[in-house]
Amino acid sequence: MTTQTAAERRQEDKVAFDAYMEQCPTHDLLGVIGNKWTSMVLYQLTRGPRRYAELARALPGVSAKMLTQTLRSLERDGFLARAVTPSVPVQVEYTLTLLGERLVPLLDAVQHFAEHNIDEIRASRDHYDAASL
Amino acid sequence: MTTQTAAERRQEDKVAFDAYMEQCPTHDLLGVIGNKWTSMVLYQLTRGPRRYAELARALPGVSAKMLTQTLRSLERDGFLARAVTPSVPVQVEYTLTLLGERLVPLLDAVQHFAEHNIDEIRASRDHYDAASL
DNA sequence: CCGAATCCATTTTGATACTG
DNA sequence: CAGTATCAAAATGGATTCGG
Repeated sequence: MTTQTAAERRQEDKVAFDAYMEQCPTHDLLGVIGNKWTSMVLYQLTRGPRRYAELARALPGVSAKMLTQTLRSLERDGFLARAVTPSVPVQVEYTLTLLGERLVPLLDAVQHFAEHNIDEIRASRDHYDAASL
Repeated sequence: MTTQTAAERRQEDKVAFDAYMEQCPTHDLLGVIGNKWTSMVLYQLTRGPRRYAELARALPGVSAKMLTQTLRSLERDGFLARAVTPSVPVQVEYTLTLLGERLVPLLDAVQHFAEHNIDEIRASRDHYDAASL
């Protein structure tokens, strides 16, 4: 055990680093808000509580499956709350929690940066793509 | 053409919304920084220029393919610059551009939020998972 | 040293049909 | 209305091999 090859040591480093990354809060959060529909759903909820069908109408691109999955994930993380009214038919309303409200300014900051720098980014992409002909 | 079914209208809405999302700067940026290795590479570069092998050593979990892919993508977007010194063997150094430097405070904000709220998020997850037994 | 190219596994996303 | 179930497709990530 005291003798290990360089390959073995690298393998151990990799495993250790993977473990570190999985418990890294920043990486965790980026994984959440980086999902395709998360920011869209959150944005809708900043404008007030929404029912399932309202969200589906506001986001015509999302399938029922992905909408449900996104909502469940955000509920699990504590960003929104799900309230069921047992009428017929049932009503389900989604609302931002306090934690969800605290996330909004951060998403605003992302939006602000994006809108102020997208032209430069797109110009860079065009330049890069043009150079590789 | 003046007559269309509800299904046809929904399909058009979906296509239009997809197009809108693809050109949405915020969604674009989230797609970039949400990638698995982007934030890690960027973080390394905030501490100064780094060579390819230095990055690979600092990030033991990344494969050569993904490191190259991440670097190329960030270069294309204009967040970092790639400088080749034609020695033997060649040296390649990656440095943050001004645009890249401007992105750093935003990533710091993400990190700040993540570290201050991760306990609450994890508690919510534990509670959610415990409830679904 | 710094990759490119290829092939394969995993994850994510979506279309469709069905249910209380 | 508010989902679930199933299947298929697409994007992403990674291991391996090879080259200037």
